Amino acid sequence: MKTLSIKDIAVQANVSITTVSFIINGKAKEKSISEAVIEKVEKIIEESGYKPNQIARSLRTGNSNIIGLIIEDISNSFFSRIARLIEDKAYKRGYKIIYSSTENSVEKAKELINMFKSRKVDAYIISPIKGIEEDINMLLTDNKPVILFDRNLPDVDTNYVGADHFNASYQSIESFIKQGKKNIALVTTDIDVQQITERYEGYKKALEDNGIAYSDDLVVKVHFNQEEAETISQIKTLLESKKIDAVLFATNYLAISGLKVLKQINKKIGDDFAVIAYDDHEAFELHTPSISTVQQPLEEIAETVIKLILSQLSSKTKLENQQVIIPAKLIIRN
Amino acid sequence: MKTLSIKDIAVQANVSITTVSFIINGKAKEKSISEAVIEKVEKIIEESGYKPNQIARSLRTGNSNIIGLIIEDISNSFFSRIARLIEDKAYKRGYKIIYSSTENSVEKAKELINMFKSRKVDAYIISPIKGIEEDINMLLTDNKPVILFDRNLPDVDTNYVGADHFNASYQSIESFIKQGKKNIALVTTDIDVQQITERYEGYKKALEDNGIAYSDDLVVKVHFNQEEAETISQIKTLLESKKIDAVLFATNYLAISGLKVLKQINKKIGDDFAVIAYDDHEAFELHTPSISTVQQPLEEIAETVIKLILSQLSSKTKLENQQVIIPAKLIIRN
DNA sequence: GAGTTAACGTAAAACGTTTTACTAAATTCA
DNA sequence: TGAATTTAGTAAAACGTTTTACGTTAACTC
Repeated sequence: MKTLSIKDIAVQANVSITTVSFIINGKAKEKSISEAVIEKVEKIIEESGYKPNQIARSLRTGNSNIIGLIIEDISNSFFSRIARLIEDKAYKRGYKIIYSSTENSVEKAKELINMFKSRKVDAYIISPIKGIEEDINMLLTDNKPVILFDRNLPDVDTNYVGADHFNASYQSIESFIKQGKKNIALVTTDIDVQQITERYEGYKKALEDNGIAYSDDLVVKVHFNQEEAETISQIKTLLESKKIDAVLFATNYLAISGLKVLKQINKKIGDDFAVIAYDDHEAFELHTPSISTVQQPLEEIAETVIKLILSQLSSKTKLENQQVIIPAKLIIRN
Repeated sequence: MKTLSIKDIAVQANVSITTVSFIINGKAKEKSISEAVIEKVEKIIEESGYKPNQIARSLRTGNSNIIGLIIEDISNSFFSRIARLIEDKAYKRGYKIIYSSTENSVEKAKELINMFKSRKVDAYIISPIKGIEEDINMLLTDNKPVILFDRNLPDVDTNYVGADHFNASYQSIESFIKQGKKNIALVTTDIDVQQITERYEGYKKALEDNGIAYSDDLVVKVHFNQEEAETISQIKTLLESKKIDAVLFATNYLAISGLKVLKQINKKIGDDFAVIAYDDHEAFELHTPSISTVQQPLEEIAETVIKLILSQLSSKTKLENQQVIIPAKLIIRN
């Protein structure tokens, strides 16, 4: 069964292809097509189930109603939840999302950008990594809207939406200090992205402002792509060897590894040992005792990202770039 | 900066568009293009960074090197993990994935199929819901490869890959019985999809085979799209009112709600109360005590799905449909 | 040295739309 | 009434590829 084309509709309705096209695209009035013809054509379209070929459409118009979403890893719950929200909101506005994961590989990220480019996606939502600045700048000179989220790139002049990582981290540490903690550790990763460094800076600043000396010994930076076993052993070394009374985990998967360590070495969270995890996770509320956490405002981030995209897509002129920093929320559980 | 087209390359190389196209598509030898020309053209392509317009390509060839993935909800960790695996494997074979979530809505599922159709995706991977049988059958008459996974549709004659839900459920219940449990509850959902009914059937059969009477009182079917609060209250009613010594949760999110209930009512998992959750989740290993679980073979499912797709895409003739059932693994933790 | 074949390549149609520029008839205007 | 305008619609180019069918030469065969 050959799929229908606009031509088939035109022939059946005994009008020109142009007329059908105008009707499909809601330009019938403006192009003064008579009510009678409009109805006839619409009826035929309805009955035949004709759907325009989007590929042909894209080729002609140069756009696709598709937004490309590039994230680190869809199986990470932070990203999958935000992807779902973005997808949802975009969908309601008539846009579809194509997503792909970079796995923190510069090459894969570049390839993805190229793929999206040759598919003529209308706009890009990217949680970026260092090393793709040039590629992003090319998109910008192409006049494609680009929204970075979660992480910013200093050398790229575009829109950014993210949580206030510095303050969230700062407040977490302050809350430890208010509880009387003195030996506060940080477990973070060595990927060189802004949101991670901000969390680190917040940690340092909070210590400093409260007159506690910073010590390299209390900070573990696990290597990004390593096996979990390795991460666990690093964290174990930290927790076993030092007289630590509080730990901030800079990502949720680090916290999960950390909790596994605590279980192994049978160290209990309680009055003399506190934990906060960055990025919430279902496991944290359920844990006994419940784990305090920094919740990123997923809903607001998704909403802001989509709003920025849409305003750019609908505006003829280049809009001013925006940097939207949304406060994160420290949830103290116990 | 206008993006380059094949024509620009042809002009620069002083050859015809056809020649450039042959070279790009590796048909140069076959079409007897001289080595000198090949080299010249390739050099120009390399230096200019020219990338073929995939849209034009798709329009002409009718395919896209894109596989459509339709799942229930990307933010559910079962789906996001499998999506990641499928994406990965497809990517290595030169295919891209477009995914979208149906949220268990028949309309949205139909819309997605239509969208994918008008984007000319080469093949479909679908975790289906009842009500889209016809739409899928249309794809099949269009000769598009369709692989169902996780859930099967009895009225659709195509490929299916999934875990052995019946046996997994059966074994779970048997393991309870071996531990001496007598009052075994099942918490499941009311969506009418095969894998859920199979889990239910496995539960019933295991009881029967072991001479335990089935009782409707011990089965809770929560309504699919309801608020979690409602689910929690239903489960609470079950666990508080009955003398239950074991529970099988038919999905991981039900188990998570269940664990919240246990925490609330302060019921402990231990010698006289056992729990098994279907589909693993990070929270389960971490939980105190750890939660036993039925692990679906994600890796094998993803691999099988991709293999089936690729063999269909590369075969000229219609292949025999395959139903691949992969055993799930019961992980007893404590 | 005429006929074949191989080597090297190209022109042009086709994919299914959108959109620009146009026409013919009907209506309005002064 | 004749010119101007409006109404109702269309022909054809363009988007960037792939692919079919077709040229030229030059070399080979006998």
